[in-house]
Amino acid sequence: MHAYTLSRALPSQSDQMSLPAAFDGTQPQPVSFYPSGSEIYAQGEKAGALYQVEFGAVRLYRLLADGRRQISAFHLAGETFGFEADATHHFFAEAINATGVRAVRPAAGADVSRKLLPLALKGLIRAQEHLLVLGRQSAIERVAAFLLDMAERQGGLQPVELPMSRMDIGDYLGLTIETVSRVFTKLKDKGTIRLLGLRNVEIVRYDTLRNISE
Amino acid sequence: MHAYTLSRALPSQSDQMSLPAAFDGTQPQPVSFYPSGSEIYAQGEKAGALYQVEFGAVRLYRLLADGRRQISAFHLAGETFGFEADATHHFFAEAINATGVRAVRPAAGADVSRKLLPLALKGLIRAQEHLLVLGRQSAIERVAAFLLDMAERQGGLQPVELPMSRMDIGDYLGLTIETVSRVFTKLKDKGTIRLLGLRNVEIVRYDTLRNISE
DNA sequence: CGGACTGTTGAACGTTCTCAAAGACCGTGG
DNA sequence: CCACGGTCTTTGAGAACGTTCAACAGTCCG
Repeated sequence: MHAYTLSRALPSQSDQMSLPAAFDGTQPQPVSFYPSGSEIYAQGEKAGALYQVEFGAVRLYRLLADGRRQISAFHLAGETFGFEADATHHFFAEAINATGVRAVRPAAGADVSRKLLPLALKGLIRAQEHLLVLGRQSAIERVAAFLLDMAERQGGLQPVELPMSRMDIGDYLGLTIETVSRVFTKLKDKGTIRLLGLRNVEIVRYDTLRNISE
Repeated sequence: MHAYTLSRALPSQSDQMSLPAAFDGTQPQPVSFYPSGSEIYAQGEKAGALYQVEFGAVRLYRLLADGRRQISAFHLAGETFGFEADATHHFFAEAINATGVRAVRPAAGADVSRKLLPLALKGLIRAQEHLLVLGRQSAIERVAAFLLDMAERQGGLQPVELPMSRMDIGDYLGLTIETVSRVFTKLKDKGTIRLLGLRNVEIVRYDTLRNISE
């Protein structure tokens, strides 16, 4: 059981960068920089914009009253987050590392739903698949599924980079940091993965990992 | 650990019923009847239509290779399900009881995304909130949250009707039927709820239940 | 080089699962 | 209407998995 103190850092804007906007019919926005651990938005805040990760990584999470945390999703470079069912944010969003985020504010009158729907549906499928992991899989199955997911999202490049801490992984997989650490060690000892650094993993045997994650 | 055999029943159509269609720009469809336990669609099938529950209840779920099941959502009368990110169903849908379902097939060229987006977003929020339950809550907290959710979806009317079996509840909450049963008994013994029948629960103390579910 | 934070490892505990058996409920047919 | 059979639910006892608590090790930055 653990509690979190939320640090709020005002993002700095760097108009230097000008990557293409995600949506047609949107007003171009500069990239905001968020230092490691800083809050992008909080639960209960007024929503309105979407956010596209330019570099770095973001965690979305909810808290229980006693401080237990569930990370519902990580978002890496290129991914979009921040859609809500109503005008309020239902989750916290924080930068995991030094992160650049571009706000995507739909132009008034633009048909945003046509662009937004595929993203929302993809998020829905992803969340529902994660339900299966949290509801029905063992610790080692969860970690294996997580590693495969991270590898896939990085295009299968080795080594796989884990931008987040063990605590983030635990709070995403519904495990404690100790259990996550033990499973990593076990997979390492079995020769399934190699730990190149705390946040760099080489997957030696993909098939073994796939079998573990079912 | 348990496996499921899927029974496929051809739905019978009753054109008698003609409740209003959910969406503008859709072709009106008759209500299809699905007997208890019958399959509405299967994982891997080609998707295309949406479904609105007219009466009865539906479960959406995924299976692991060894038969473990995770129900990602229940859908009661009036609710809509069946949206997918691509042209394929990623889940199974089954009638829990005798259930009437109306297919909602968008007319060609209709702007379905504008109508669909709110539903998808609501489903996303619901799934992500369920992640918190599965990832971070104890058995009694899960059951309490489930009962409150069912009560709310039925307008707070007493007694709360549970259309599904203990196994369905377990597979939704990531618990075994034995644990679900034990928690029900515990809540009954504490006087928080009253079990009027196997599938009828009276919530005696809402506040206690809310405190339990955090 | 030092200090704080993050991660790893160990031992004991607790919650939930598994296996087993008895009890309650329901639909069917007599 | 009641008896029967099958299914679902409840209850119990023991085992397993993951957590908790604690100490140590490693890593990152100053």
